[in-house]
Amino acid sequence: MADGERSPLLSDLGDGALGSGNGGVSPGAAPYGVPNKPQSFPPFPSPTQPSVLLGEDPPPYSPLTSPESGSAPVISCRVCQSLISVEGKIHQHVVKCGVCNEATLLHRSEVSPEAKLVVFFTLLAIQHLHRRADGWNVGEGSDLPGDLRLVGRAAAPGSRHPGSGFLLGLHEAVLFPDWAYKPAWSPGSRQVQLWHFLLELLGRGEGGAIGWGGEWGEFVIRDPERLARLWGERKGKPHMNYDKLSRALRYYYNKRILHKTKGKRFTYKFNFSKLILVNYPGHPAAPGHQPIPTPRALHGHFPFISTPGRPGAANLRELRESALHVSANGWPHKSPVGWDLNHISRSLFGGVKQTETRGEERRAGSDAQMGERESFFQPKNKDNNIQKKSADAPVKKPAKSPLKVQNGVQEPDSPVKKVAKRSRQILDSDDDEAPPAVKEQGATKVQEDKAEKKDDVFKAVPTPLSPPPAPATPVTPATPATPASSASPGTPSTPNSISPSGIVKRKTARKTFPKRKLNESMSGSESQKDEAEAKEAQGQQNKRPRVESGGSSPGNPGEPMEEGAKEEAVEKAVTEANGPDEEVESEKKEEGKKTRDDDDDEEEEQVERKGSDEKEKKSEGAMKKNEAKEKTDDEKEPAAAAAAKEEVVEKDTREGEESPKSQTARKQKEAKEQKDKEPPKKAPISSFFAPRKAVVKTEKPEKSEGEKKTSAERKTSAEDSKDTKGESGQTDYNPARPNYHPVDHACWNQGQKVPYLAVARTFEKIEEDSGRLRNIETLSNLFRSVLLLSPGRQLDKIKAEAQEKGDLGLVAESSRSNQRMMFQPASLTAGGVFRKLKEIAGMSGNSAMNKKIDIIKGLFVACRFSEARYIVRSLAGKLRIGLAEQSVLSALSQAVCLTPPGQEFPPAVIDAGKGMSAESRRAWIEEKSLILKQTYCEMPNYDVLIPVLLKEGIDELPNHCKLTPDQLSSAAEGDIHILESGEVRIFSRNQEDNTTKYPDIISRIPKPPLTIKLL
DNA sequence: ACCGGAAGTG
DNA sequence: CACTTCCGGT
Repeated sequence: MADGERSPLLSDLGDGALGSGNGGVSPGAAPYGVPNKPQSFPPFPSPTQPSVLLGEDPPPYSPLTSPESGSAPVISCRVCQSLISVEGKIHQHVVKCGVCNEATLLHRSEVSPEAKLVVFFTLLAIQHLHRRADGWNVGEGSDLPGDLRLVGRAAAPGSRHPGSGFLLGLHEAVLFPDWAYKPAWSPGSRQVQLWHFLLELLGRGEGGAIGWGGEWGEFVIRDPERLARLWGERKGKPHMNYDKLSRALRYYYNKRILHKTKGKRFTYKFNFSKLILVNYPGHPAAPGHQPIPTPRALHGHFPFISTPGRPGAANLRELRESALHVSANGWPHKSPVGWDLNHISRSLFGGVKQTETRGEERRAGSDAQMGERESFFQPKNKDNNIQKKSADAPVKKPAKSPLKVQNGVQEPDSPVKKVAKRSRQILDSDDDEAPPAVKEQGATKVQEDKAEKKDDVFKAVPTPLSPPPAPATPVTPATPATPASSASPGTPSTPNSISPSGIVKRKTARKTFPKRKLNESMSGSESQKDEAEAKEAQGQQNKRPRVESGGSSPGNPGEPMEEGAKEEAVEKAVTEANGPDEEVESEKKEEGKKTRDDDDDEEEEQVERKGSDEKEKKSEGAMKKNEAKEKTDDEKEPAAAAAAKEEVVEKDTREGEESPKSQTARKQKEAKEQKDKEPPKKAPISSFFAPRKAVVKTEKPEKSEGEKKTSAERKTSAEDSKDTKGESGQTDYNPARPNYHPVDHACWNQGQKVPYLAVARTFEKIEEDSGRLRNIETLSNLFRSVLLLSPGRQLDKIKAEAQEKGDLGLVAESSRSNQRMMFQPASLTAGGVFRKLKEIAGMSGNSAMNKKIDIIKGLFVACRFSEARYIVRSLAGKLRIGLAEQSVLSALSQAVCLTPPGQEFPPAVIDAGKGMSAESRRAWIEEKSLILKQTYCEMPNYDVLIPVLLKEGIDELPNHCKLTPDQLSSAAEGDIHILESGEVRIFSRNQEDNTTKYPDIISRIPKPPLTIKLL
């Protein structure tokens, strides 16, 4: 079978081209003269995996029969070679041969031919990039999946098999197994996929119809009609034409398999990293490991080029490892949203890692990996930044060639579209990074122009970034450059071609950046100082360099990217995550546009721009201010962050001059601070910010101070302060404080939306404290604030959030209500988060996963502090804050009791239980909460419950929320346990003790010990 | 050209 | 699902 074919071919290769095999590239040696880590270059002859060796190539159990099928339905017996169907057994490690009863390993079959092909092509691409003068081989010893072989300049194209030569544009040809070219797909197997077909043609050097372009993975359709014809033939679609084919190609955009090369007609570009990840099912599961749940589950980004060391083999190995990883700890959990977190984590943590950092969820362990990924992504981010910049500044230069950039920017009209595009861009960026060298100079320039602004904006934007993770990836800058440069020769004509200059630029950029990063990571004061110094050194133009660096970071592993990413992230977050919430809109409104409604979930680009511009201005203004006032301050990052920092510094060092506002604010804040800190706050704060982080210093002072300030500002100047709504102040929010005042102690103003951070903070508090009663109190405090400050239907959202189940569906239609707030912080609001979550939950279809990821990304990116943690948990369906439904109900009822809903704003009743004694108060609350709980049992739907609760009051609840038999069945499902003692307990499905809620049931329970399944 | 929505197909 | 078909829009 295939073996027969393959074997000869392979052996040929091995003998001939591969003869040198490993020898071609000495394992330890750095092929490019680049000092790389030995590890990156895996020892070729891997003792542990002899199966990889050439000779063994046709492993008995490798996917045979149908190379074209995704997962081989059949394998041949290791012993007797007879075919064994593995249908439905792919998760097994072995299958038993029906003929000889021998067991045959199944593992390798997990790697589909397509996957191999993709791997192969990826390697080619890598080779293309990293090619050396003398070429190098990835031979038998390499970590290729068994029968894969990559040979540098092997036999001439078409030597043995017509289609076995792969022209890279230079003189090198590569041979690979025939299955890669499978001309016709077996009947029963899956249909050919377009990208595969294209690859096939490309590999074959299909005369004229299609050919590789200059850039990495880029190809040009030279004869669209012919290509269409061929495709149509293959697919049995006689009416195929380029229009349709191109539509199919366009569908690949969302999958990130392809991109359009802008400006070049009929030119597209493969994203091999995506391809590989999507199609590489994973490493043969280690014994004991469960196979990846979803065969095609590996979305994510694989840092091919990020590795400083040897490209091919090392990367491949990495890839495998990563794949393995996934399969190994692949979380089987399915989130309520209907997808498993693997996807998210992979795509998100790769690209949005910064978010995580920011979110303070960083773990030491993941850092290393992250770092790599980060570097990988850097280039992309850049792109994004660029894009954004261009977007931000509607004005000028169209990004020269940034493919995607333009995509995103182009259409200013339909809001929806824009959003989609945007998200896509972002995503793309992640993916695109793969071709690291690709950055355009034009783009860089643009960046330069706008980078500054962006920076400002970015900083101005609310979220003070937590110090970036250690420069895990700032590794050897030289490495990337080398490959890139080498690669460039192949792509001279293309405008986008990886110009060496681009690389250079990056390099420089890096230089600048590292400092920054370091600084950031360093403790606040120190970092600030450093930064200041750096800036000073650079003079006022420092911005420029900075920009440049930021823009041209591809080569550099992490920093620029991070920055860029952050910026981008922030922006995106702001726009995307919040946009829907109208936060951005609110800004707009400020300017006079009042027509906007919540309908505009999808913010318009204009809005975005506007917002960003505004921010920019603001930030700039702030910056200037700072500079003028204090030199120390100037060093800081521009914008809001700067402001925050400034304050910090001031506080720390001196009480300098500040803007009147800030002064007052600060003072008040200080006063407040003291107050707050005295009892419980201080300790908590530290814990909040860095509950599990290593880097606390910077964050703490910065954030806390900044926040405080802002909050103070807010409070003092309350309504009037539209501009800087101190989002950072929210970090301060402490719903657990004693004597919580729902208005004064809230972190948002009346009429504003509930910032998600408040929710997150509440969760945080609750998580910190194990005391149930205290937790209930805390949660109820949040509710009270919501009740008073943010009428509408936000409460249920929060409530739903608080639910252990995290059932997003509960929130349902709730988010569509009044959104009349004028000024909102550009940060996540509870409503916004919920809307997003809901969106995710309700999403389905073609590119649903991608869209979901987009959304999550947006969310994450906008996350501040602990927000990310809870968003993740919400996604996962488990908040794990030690607060279950019952407690939520208690808190809700308590909140409603203490702070009756439906009051005018200056609320008359803030604490209805004020006069009561602690005892009676508690009894009273408990009584009420029982009502709620009981009602909830009958009507476990917050969408129904909450409105009634708000409207009619808790006492009326039972009268308005009747249960129907239908509901009963679903609502009250549970177990009744009768203990031997005769005690009866009733448990809900969640194993919560609902005993008290069913006195009637209990009274009817007979004696015998048993467990009855209730309806 | 190119984009992307909507609906249909096997 | 992975397109195919059609199409309105830029």
